[in-house]
Amino acid sequence: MTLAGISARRTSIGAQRNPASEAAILNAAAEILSEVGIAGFSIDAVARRAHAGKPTIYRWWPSRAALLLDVYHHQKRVEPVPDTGAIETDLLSFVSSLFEYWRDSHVGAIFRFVIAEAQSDAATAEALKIYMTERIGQTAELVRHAQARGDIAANVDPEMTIELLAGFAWGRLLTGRLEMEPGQLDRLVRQMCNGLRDGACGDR
Amino acid sequence: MTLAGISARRTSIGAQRNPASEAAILNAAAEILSEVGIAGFSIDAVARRAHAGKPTIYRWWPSRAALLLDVYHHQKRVEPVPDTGAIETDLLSFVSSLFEYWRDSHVGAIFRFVIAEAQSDAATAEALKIYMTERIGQTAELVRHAQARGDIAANVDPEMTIELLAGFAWGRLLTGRLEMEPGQLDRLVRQMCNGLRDGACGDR
Amino acid sequence: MTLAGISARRTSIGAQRNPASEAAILNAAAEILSEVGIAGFSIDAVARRAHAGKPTIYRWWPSRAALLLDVYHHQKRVEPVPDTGAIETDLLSFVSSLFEYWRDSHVGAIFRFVIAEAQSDAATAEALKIYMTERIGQTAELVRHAQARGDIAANVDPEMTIELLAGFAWGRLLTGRLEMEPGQLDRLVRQMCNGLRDGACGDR
Amino acid sequence: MTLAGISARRTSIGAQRNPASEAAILNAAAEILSEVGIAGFSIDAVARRAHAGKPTIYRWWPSRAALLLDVYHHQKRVEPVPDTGAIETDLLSFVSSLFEYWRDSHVGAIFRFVIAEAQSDAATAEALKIYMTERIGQTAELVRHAQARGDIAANVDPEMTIELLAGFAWGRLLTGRLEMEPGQLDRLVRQMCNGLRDGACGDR
DNA sequence: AGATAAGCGAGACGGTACGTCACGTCTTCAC
DNA sequence: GTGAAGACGTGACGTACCGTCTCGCTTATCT
Repeated sequence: MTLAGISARRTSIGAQRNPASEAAILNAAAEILSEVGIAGFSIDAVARRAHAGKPTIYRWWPSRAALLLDVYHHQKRVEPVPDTGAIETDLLSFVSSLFEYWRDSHVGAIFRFVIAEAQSDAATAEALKIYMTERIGQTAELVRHAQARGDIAANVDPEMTIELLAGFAWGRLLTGRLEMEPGQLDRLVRQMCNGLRDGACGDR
Repeated sequence: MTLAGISARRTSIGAQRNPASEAAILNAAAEILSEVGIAGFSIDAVARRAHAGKPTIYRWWPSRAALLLDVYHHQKRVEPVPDTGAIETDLLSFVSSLFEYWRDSHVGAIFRFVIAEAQSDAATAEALKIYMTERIGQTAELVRHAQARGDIAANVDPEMTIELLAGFAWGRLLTGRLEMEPGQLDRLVRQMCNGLRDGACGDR
Repeated sequence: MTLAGISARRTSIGAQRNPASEAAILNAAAEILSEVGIAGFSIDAVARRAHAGKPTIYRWWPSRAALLLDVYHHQKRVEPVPDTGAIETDLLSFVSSLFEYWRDSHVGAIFRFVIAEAQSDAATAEALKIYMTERIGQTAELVRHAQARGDIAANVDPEMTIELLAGFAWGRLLTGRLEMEPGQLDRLVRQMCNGLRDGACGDR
Repeated sequence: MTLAGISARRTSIGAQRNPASEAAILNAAAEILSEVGIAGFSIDAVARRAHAGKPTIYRWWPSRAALLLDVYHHQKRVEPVPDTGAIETDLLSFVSSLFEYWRDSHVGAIFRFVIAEAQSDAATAEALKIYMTERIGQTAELVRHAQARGDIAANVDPEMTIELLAGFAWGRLLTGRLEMEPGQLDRLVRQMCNGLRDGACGDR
């Protein structure tokens, strides 16, 4: 079902941004991304589908990448930092809900396109860098809690720990390998916690 | 210095691929990538710079992505799997030489573009997936050696271990954060080996 | 003198056809035809010379042939049907002014190209057919006037009479033989009027 | 049925022109013209269909136009100059057999393309001019015979008379109007013979 | 209340790149 | 040396989008 192509003609509501137009544009953009992918995501296509003028789009989003990022931000849900009381389950909860989220919503696909766009568009690159840093900083809280509990060593770098796990997830997203055998993520997380030498990492 | 725009006119050398043209095209493509980036990387631009015809390019490379991948393959150096006798130094050698390589050559930039292209082009996606799987499989040998030595636990998953590290590197590459403080990679690798709980990971 | 390459940048004047662009394109097309001929007449060349975008040309002229016909229509002058009171002088006036017009303007050359194009392009063929039928119908008025005056027989077919003369002119145009000795056209017309048997056709 | 694409590989028969290749090329060219028309008539297409190398074609025919003319010459039949004893029936025989010939064989279509090609190719133009002059000169013999018989006036220009009729035929060929009502050609010829003033031209 | 200002849709504009086709030339290799 | 084969550089084809523009309009806000 499409909400973008509302037949009623939208027009100016005075010297201010028309929320109906904004919504129509974001809807159209999201629909195109989920139906056709990034290849069909052009300003022309969005304007056509949203029954919007191209200048209206360029007025509010300076570039294709800006619109893409905005679509991403409207779609994404803020994932709460897990706090189960144990570092293993916290990390597992984080990474498995990330996989599940990317797999089951369109957000994973959009995020791929944002990453791709960031490789050639400086503004997107900057936005992505900031977003990623923030997100890692938030999630690293999980590690700091564990350190505060005395659960893990104090000299562990919380950000690096999260980034290791997040990087793994990015790699899987970008190569289309989000499907994993059950228990695989679990083993990976326990391996991270216990280290490679600890024989206890694989059995329970 | 440009090698692509050799003034001598290249022509057919019979019913066979002209290596001079192939070289000129790959050179031109690599130059454009390093000078302008992926945004300026068009078949038209490559043909212009290489003094080659567009049909010549399309004859041998079916798409922009195929040419991009070929440029990447011609540029990259085959990194030997390190074998220092200790898992920490092997892993560190692997990841730090990867960072250094990406940082100091144009290959990192090209690889970014390949990853970006793979997000919208199915053929590139498939090629990237295969490449990554192979590369991880090769490097995982390092982990298997350590297991054979009895250095690390037998139930450690070699591929996952490498993928964890490689994913971290991808994340850094894709967000333009290849510069790292000295010792940071070292600490990360020791943390992986010893686990989060082991207080020995941060000091030496 | 070239009018096509006006340096001032033309741009959109709203959601409507820009007459300046149209004029520049038609000028450029006519110039190319008269300077280089049909061989150099490409949409690319016209766009280049007119400083216009190719899509602008294709927006208004669906094909090379359509543009060609439009150039022809803009160049040609509407020849009034002669009415001197005598059939001989009327016919002579018609055919000699046709020869003169084709010889002294670029229109003859353009018309040759239109005819050539019509042999392989259906749209041009249809347009040419319609144009020729109309033009013959108009000029045939000359014959009908003579019939009304009782100057010539009532059972003469006006259209066929004009078509006979026009076909002769086409043949000369298409074989580059528009130059004729003085009096030759005159003799031809009198021969048509008086018939082959009448000895009076050749002397005066 | 195609004769052009003979599967047996033709090869050199020494330092001389291979007649099998020549025939295959002419066949292929004629087939393409009759099946697709001039638009699909390219050296590439002919070479493909004839299983011939492009250089083989260029070796023997310097241009597309030359090949076209050669095809035409191989296809056309030499029409004998009619001699029925009366100028009306001679002229009618000439023009009606011309119409019939163009209508019922592929030669009319090929001739259209030759005329079209002659508008942009100088060599074809020259060849066409010579051919037309010769052909008209031959056919004018018909008029000279009538003059020798005392059938028509001595000051009638034989070539112009034929050219008038031939030009009419060209016009019909080039505008795709070879179909005529019965009796129409007959009336036209009688009108030419008797002149416009003679009321006897239309009835018999 | 009327003027002003800005947003709206629409779509044309000059461009650039796309991927394909044909051009006419060239070289190789089999015969 | 002729033949098929096919690659070569060139350049036109017709299409899609780019980002900018002007248009005619609608409506809120400010005199």
